[in-house]
Parts: sequence; structure tokens; C-alpha cells
Amino acid sequence: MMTVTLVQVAERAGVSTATVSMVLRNRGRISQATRERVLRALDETGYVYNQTAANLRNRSSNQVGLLLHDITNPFYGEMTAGLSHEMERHDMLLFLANSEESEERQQKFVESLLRNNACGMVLCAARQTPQAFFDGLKRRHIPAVMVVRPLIDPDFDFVGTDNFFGTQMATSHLLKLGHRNIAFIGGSQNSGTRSQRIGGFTSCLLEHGLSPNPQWIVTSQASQSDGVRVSETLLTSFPQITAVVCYQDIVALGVMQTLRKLGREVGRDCALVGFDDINEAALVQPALTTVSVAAKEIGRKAGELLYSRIQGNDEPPKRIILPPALIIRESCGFR
Amino acid sequence: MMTVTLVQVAERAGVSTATVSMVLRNRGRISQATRERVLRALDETGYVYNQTAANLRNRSSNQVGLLLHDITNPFYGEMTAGLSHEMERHDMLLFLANSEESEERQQKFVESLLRNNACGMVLCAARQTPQAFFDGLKRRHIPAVMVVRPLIDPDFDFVGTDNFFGTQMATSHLLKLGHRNIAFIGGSQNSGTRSQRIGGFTSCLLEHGLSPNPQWIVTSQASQSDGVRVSETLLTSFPQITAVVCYQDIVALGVMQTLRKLGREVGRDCALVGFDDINEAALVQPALTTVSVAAKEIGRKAGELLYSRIQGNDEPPKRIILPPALIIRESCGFR
DNA sequence: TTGTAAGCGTTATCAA
DNA sequence: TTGATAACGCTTACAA
Repeated sequence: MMTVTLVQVAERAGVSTATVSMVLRNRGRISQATRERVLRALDETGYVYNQTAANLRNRSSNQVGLLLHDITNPFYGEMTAGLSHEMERHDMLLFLANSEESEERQQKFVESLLRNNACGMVLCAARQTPQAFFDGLKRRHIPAVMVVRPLIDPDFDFVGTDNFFGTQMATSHLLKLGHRNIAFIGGSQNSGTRSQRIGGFTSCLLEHGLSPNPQWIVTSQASQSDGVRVSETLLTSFPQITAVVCYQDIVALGVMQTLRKLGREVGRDCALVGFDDINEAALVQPALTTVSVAAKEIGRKAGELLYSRIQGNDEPPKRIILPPALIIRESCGFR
Repeated sequence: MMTVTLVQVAERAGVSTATVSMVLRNRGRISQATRERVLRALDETGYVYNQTAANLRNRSSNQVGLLLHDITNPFYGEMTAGLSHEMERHDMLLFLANSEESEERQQKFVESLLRNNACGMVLCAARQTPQAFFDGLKRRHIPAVMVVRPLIDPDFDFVGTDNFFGTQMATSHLLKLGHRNIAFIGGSQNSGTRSQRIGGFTSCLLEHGLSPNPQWIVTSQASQSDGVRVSETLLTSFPQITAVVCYQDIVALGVMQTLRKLGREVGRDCALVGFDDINEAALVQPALTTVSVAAKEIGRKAGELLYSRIQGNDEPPKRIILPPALIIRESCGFR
């Protein structure tokens, strides 16, 4: 079965390929009669438009890339759904890649996008991405929107959440409940997201005349088990701590476990706030008070922005920061 | 900034475009000297290979599609990671689309893939997909691998899990623990996966001389909240139920929530088995006993199979059924 | 070992 | 309102 091209359609309709092309794209003036003839021929031949050829000719494309470091993380699943939906609205195709935090795979993907003539990309870059990577991107001046992980580089569009404000809300909630000895647990040393969250935490303490205690600000890996390990050390060394702001919900779950082990009741003897509002937050007992981030909305907004860039919007780089919300449940006590 | 093509590279290296192309693809005999000259020119010009042009010329492509109905579901997140990894190994690009169970969007995506000259696809079709859709696919004879949702059509490759055996294991586990009043919660009415899982459930009961109670087999949407809603009705109407086999982990999480609300302790007053082994299963408290289907492995195997088809493997359609495993954790009690 | 040139399927310019 | 035709950038016979 030969592939059907404009030529066969044109022959069958008794017109030129130019005419068929014009009918397909609704360009130029075509008489009703020929249009119908062409349409019929299109149908009869079972013609399939060759986007590749058109792209080559137009030096354009309708394909964008999405690079994540962990598609397995439900947060990114949500975000992807938001972006995918937005792209589909514009009849664009979405390439997906999962860097798994590997700078090499990330680089490979971007090169692949370039080779394949993608017209834009949304990136949540791997943790230790060197500046050279971003510089390389800029040199290609292909529209690129960064998401979630805060970026220092001011030349890129960015869509993320307000980490600073998020922990501020969390911290202020605890302060209002009367807590004065508040710790911060979680996040890894070199994370920009973490700095922002810690910023919200400490600034909020300072505004209330409390000086943050560096010994009460500790890192942890993004797992429940490490949350247990880290909090155990902290909470036994400093039993005077009565509340904890956690970098992530999963870490908070670990802290909960520790508190139980220490015989302290969550919400009564020690208050706990998480961040992310993952599913489990609502499930554990007591249910976890946490900061919710609209992941799907991040994807949607990133898509919208990227699309506008592809359309030629050349305003200066934008930073879209979505407001988080404090979801009050039970882990800070009932009243 | 003009785009650099083979022509500019050839000029700079003082050779023909044919030579440059051959160097790029390691074809034909090229002297070491010219190869080096070309390589240098490639580098100096900052040449970027135009895959689109090559694809047009070769009537080929390196792009495959993945159609899901819910990328938000952690199970599919895992599967996607597996497939993505496999595709990357072969330097293929992955198009992602989320049908959200809409036949129309699904159809649009497939057409888009065809237009874009994709060389294959992995599909988890929307629930009520008409046979015409599959027939249309066959007519194009483009390699397509179906995943997860069992398909009657024997003409397609399929990769999935053994749903029947999976719930058999789950049910038999509960029976061994002494439960006799076992309910089945979750899945939607017209789901083939669900029939298989219910098949495993009821057959196992029957083998143990118990007759399944239709009132204890209820549907639910694929969300935690609906799991709560549905289980609340069931478990208050029939307090004699002491164990539940859930269609999905997310539903099981909902059931957990209900049990708490009813003041019944999970694992002691009511045993619970899930299906999927999503990340949260290990994280909730008590940790969820569940049937693991190796989602990532499904993705990997589907990728492998698809790749072989693209390479020309024309053996008859294959059905790869991965064996599930019962992961015993805490939600059925400790002993 | 390297160069020439025809095509892949579409689009856009220009002429009819 | 339509048709001829030259690109788009790469690959591959075939020739040199």
C-alpha cells in the first residue's frame, strides 16, 4: 500500500497540489466546486497529512518537550496532566522525558528536542544542573519555561509555587497556636526550594520577635524513614521543641512516627505541619495539616506561557508564582 | 542567526554534503583526514542535525506515542517511567497524551501521531473505545502495543498483569487468616480488568466453599474520596464484613479512612488488601498489604516489544502477562 | 574515496 | 481562482 500524498489526491481531483494544499489549510480563494471535489478526493484516497514534510517546509513544528526528574512522583503526575491538557488545546504534541536527576540524560533529551525541531520546552531541571546547561539553552533561543524548582537565572520564564509564603503560613499558624519552640525538618542542603521554605520559616519567627535556632533546622532525605532518623535525634536532644514545620509531607510522616515512638501525642504534645498535601496527608491519624500546592495549575500555567512564547510573545521573562494554601487538619491540635 | 545546514558545514570543510552526511552516519568509506576535517567543521559551525529532514527523506521516524487515560494515577506514572526509560535506550522520543477517558481525544491523538509520522504507539485505551477505533489502527498497520486494560481483540500485542491470579492471592491470604465475610470494593461496572479481578475473588471463595455475596461486591471510581463514600455505605450496612479486597490501592486508602471514621482499627477489626502497590501503600499506617503488578516492568516490556515490532519483528501478536506478587504488610493484622 | 543530483511531501511565490 | 515550480535539509544511487 503506497502512501497517499498530495499528488495522488490532486490527480484524482483533477487539480494541482497547490490547490489541494490550499483547501487543506483554508488559505487563498478556492471555488466551492473545486473545494468539494478536493474534499471528496481527500476522503476517497484516505489521505493522511504529512506533518513532517510541512514542518520541514515551514521550518516550524508543533511539538514541545517536557523534562521532569521524576515522573513517578504524584506531584509531577498532576503537573503533567495540567500541561498535557493545555498543549492539547493548541493541537501540540508533548514529548516526555524523565531525567531521574541525571544531568547527562537531561542534556541528551534537550539535544534530541533540538534535533527534532521542537518549538519549545518545559523543564524541571535535575538538581545539580550546571549553569552551562542553561547558557546553552539560551544560545539556541528556543522558548523554555522552567517549573517548580526555583531558578536563579532571571532570563527564563518560571512557574512555581510560593514556597516562602507557604512556610510563612505554616509557621504563623503554629505561632498563633502559642508555640514558641519550633523546629524545621527536611530538604537537602543544596535545594533552592528548601532555602525559600526556610526563608519563610525564619522570617516569620523573626517578625514575632523569636530568633531561629540553627540547631533546630535540619536536613533530611525525601523519605519517611530518613524523617524518622533525623527527627529522632533532634527531638530527643531538644525535648523543649513543641512544634515542627516539615519540608515535605513524607518527612512529616516520619516525624509522626518518631513522636509515637517517644510517647508524645501528635497535635497535643507536639504540633506538625507538612508541605505538598499529598494523599496520605489526609489519611494518617491525626490527619496532617499541610501546605497545598496546585500542581495541575502549575502545569496549565506553564503551558499557557510557553504557548504564548511560541506565538512570539517577547515580553521580558515572567515569574508566575502560584499561591499555596494552608490546609488545616488535625496535626496541630483541635480547638 | 541563519540555521546551519549540511551545506554550510560542507563548504567549510571543503567537501560535499554527501561526505558530511556519511561522516555523520558512519556510512561508506571516508578517509581519516577528511573525517577529521568534517568533524572540525561540524563543531565550529555549531551544526544541529535536522531529524525532521532526515525523517522525511527516509520515510521513517524515531517517535512513538503513549496514550493513557489518567497520567495522574501513580500506577501509570510508574508505567510511564518504565516505558520512557526503555525508549530512551533506543534514542526514541516519547509523545504523551492523556485521554481522560475521552474517545474523542484519544482519536485525535492517534491521528496526530499518524500525521506526525510516529513509528509506533503504546495504548491504554479509554474505557468505551469502539471496535472501529482498533480496526482503524489495524488498517494503518502501525505497530501498536496495548497495555494494562485487557483487550479482546487478538490482533494486538498486549502487556498487562494477571488480574485473576492477583486477586486470587489476595483473597486466599485473607481466607488463610480466617476471614469468611469478605467484600470486594472498587472498579467501574464496564471494566474488563475488574471482571478479571472479581473472577479471581469469587473463584477463590467458591473453592473454599463460600458463596460470594453480590451485595458485598461494589463499584467505585478510581479515587480515594469515592472509596470513602462507597465503603461507608457498605460497611455500615454490613458490619459483619471483616475483610475487604480492594480493586485498587487508592480505593483501599479510602476504605482505611472510612474504617477510622467508624472507629474500627485496620488490621485488627478489619483486614484490607489493595491492588497495584503504589508508593503510598508502603507509606500509610498501617502499611497496606497489596498485590504488586510491577507497573514499571509493564512499561519496560511494552517498550521492548514495541521496539522489536518497529525493527520489523512480525511474529504473531503476543500477550505478555506479568505475574503479580502479594506484598504482605500490616493491613491484615500482624502475626 | 568523494561528488552530483534526484527525491522525500509540503508550501509559497509568481504567473496565468 | 488555479497551476508550475522552486525551495525546506537530508540521504543515497550512481558516477567520477
